[in-house]
Amino acid sequence: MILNKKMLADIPLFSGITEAELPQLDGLLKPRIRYAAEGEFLTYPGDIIKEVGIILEGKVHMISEDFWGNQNIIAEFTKGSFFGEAHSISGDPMFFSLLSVKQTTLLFLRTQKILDSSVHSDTGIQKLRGNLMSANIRKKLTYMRKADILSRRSLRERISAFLSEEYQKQGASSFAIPYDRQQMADYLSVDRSALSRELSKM
Amino acid sequence: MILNKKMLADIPLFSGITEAELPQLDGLLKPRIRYAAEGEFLTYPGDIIKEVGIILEGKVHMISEDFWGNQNIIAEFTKGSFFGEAHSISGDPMFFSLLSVKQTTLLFLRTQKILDSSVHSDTGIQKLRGNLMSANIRKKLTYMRKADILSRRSLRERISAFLSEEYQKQGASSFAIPYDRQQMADYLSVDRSALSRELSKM
DNA sequence: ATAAGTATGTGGTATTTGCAACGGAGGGAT
DNA sequence: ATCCCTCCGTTGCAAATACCACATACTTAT
Repeated sequence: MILNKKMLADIPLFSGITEAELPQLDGLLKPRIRYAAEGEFLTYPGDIIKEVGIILEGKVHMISEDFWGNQNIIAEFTKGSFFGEAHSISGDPMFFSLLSVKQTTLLFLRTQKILDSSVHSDTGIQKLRGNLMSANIRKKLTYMRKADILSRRSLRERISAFLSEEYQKQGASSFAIPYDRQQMADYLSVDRSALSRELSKM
Repeated sequence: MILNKKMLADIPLFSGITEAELPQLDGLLKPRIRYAAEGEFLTYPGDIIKEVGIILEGKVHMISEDFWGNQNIIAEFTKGSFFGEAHSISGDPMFFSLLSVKQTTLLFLRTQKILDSSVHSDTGIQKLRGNLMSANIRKKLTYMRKADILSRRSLRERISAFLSEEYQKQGASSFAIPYDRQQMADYLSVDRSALSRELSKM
């Protein structure tokens, strides 16, 4: 058996799951550990995967690349976060690469039994499903917000949509922007200096 | 009891659920029917909702609006699709409005028990969870793709990222673009004529 | 204290893109 | 055939913004 309480202590996907439930999960999920070196690609576009990857240590970037070689970092995963659940469950081919940008330790779990509603005798898998579902919902909201902001055509509109949503999220009349200028420019997909100029005009 | 087989026949969220399972679901989900007129808002930004809405008939737009009144249609829902599951489950305040753009009939279901893993004696709710999860995963992928494409800075990059992903999705060496020019321009959030110009240059 | 590094604003310029207007091709309807 | 409508490409122009270079303030390391 691979799964153990110590390894999973800081993994939100396993929160609420007791030690006693681990052996059953181990049988259903066929866990395996993988080590990846810095600069190593875990998957390539077009791959079809059957497992979700959980980061035990290190850092992985989700990168998409077009015909011309332009790269775009879609997401960054660090300890405790996971990736690939959507593609492994849906069976769709990946449209991005996964690149280890540090020495990384990963735990892979088969997703086949996770969605299978005929497996319901085990409460461990119930909790795992619930955790996966809430995590997935949060991720969906994140991408939805981002797509909404990026679909604004002008910089000023992007900024005000961004501030609007930040305001909604924080609920306070005064709120803080959690990014520095460069990060905010990256998030809005605009040039840093153009952002700076527009902000001073506003 | 409100739920019945006939009403739910074309609703993917209820696929695989038998008539015998409906009474239990009815008890857990507290279903209610609502009719909305054309132009009627179902929710406003900042609202906190507790139900998922399923469209039995009609059409609803998800609209976000910034300080300046610029509107953006994030998504369109028609018969059989549903909305609000993410916000009702996560408890986050909405950052968009939901507007009925036709005479619409809706079925609302409380989401509280759907995520609650202590409810597991009923196989109906298991199937519903599974259906909700796969639908959510698809939606997440959709928004992820869109965010990836829109984060490209130039029109040419957006087009090639779009074609790249369309190519991956369809897997064939020749593939069709499922939109007309105007729809493609809307999806890429660019001007139609600019898209046309760039395509002929390419 | 000095030096090096990082974050931010500003200015100039070239490029890109939005916007508006127009024309042609094709498809129905009468 | 004629009219009407939609879709699509084209063009000219103005506005927005990416790109590059540089200045300033602030932080950190030595």
